[in-house]
Amino acid sequence: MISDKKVNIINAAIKSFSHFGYKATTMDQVAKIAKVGKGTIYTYFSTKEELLKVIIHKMAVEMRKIATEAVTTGDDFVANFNAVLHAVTQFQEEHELIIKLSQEVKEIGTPEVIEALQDFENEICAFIEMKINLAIERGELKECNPKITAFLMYKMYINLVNDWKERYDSLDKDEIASLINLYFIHGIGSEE
Amino acid sequence: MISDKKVNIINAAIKSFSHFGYKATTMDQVAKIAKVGKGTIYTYFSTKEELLKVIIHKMAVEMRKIATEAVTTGDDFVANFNAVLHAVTQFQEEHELIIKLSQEVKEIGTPEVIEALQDFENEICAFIEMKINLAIERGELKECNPKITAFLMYKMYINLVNDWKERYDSLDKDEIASLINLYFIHGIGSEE
DNA sequence: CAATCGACCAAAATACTATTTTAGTCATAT
DNA sequence: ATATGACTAAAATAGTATTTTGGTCGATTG
Repeated sequence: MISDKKVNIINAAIKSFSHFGYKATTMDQVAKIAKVGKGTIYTYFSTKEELLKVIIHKMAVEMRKIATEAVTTGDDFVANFNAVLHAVTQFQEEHELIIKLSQEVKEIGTPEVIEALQDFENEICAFIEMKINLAIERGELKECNPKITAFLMYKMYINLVNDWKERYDSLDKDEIASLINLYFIHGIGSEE
Repeated sequence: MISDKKVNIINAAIKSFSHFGYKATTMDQVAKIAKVGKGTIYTYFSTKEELLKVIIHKMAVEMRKIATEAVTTGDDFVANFNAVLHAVTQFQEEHELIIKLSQEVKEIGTPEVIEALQDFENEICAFIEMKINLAIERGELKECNPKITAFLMYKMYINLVNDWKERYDSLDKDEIASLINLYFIHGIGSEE
């Protein structure tokens, strides 16, 4: 059974990281929000960095869970791909933390945060890669390098969610899903 | 006729920016490489930033020229798309400057460089957008939002050239061209 | 006299120091 | 046995002195 205090600490840290970023969050702050003594945090997490990594990892696990649940056995890759995209784009709060941390990386380049987000990317890409491999075996996708494909899918998602909105208006969830579907699965070459 | 000295200054600046980056390049340095007095630079360019912008703009113009020349009238979008990609990926020296400046943005975020690279991206994307529009009119591409499509094509290229190599081995020019062709034009959904 | 130059200057960047903040510890309290 | 918060060493920040550098302009030259 997971300690009540540990859960409080994690939630407090998520709240503070999302709000102020990693660097600007102090352990005193986290202790205060979690309503525990600062020392207590260190009985569960050895460093501030570990606290961040645990949170990011939990987030990746949860995304994987959400994605896995969105998959309908029997449906093909494309249908499931859209279902997963739709499910994943729902989780606004999870996204807030990731977006805040991404901003921090861009603005001040905190090394611990760079590493944590890299881990997150790797976990997500590994999951996509696995699904792509299965789909290729089943003949639902063309032969292609699964690692590169997973990487580009993830990046296209990020490009659409984070980078496009900096230039023009931000796109809504369904638009993003349908764009990835158009470009990635079907391609824009006219069929003959 | 363009002054000899102006050309020297531009070439000196390209060399120094590529080698040391924008911030670490001093105007004394540029003057020395160009073998002109520092004051002379200011008869051609009002500020260091303008010097950078002129160089970046020239580069965008040259890329557009290269791309335009690679296009064979009569060939369809896909064939020309590959020809352009191939031609563009040849220009190693031009790329070195852009890559160095991109690194500088990631590492120290020099505002003038952020802006200059943004301008470059906009010019390149505007060109791609125009070509996409033509191709859609001719029925060589499916209906799609040309601005988003151009943006994503450019980004995928950057993802492959810059970001992939940070994680794994860097890809060679032909690989990159064929990957973009695969994902973008054909898609990886299995044809039925 | 038109173009070039480089010593010069104000402003910005950097190095250095003093001060404050904070991650992490540990003796004490519950 | 656990939790705590005062404590400390190290890191971050603020403040200051020094150096560097973008940009000017009067002197120079062809």
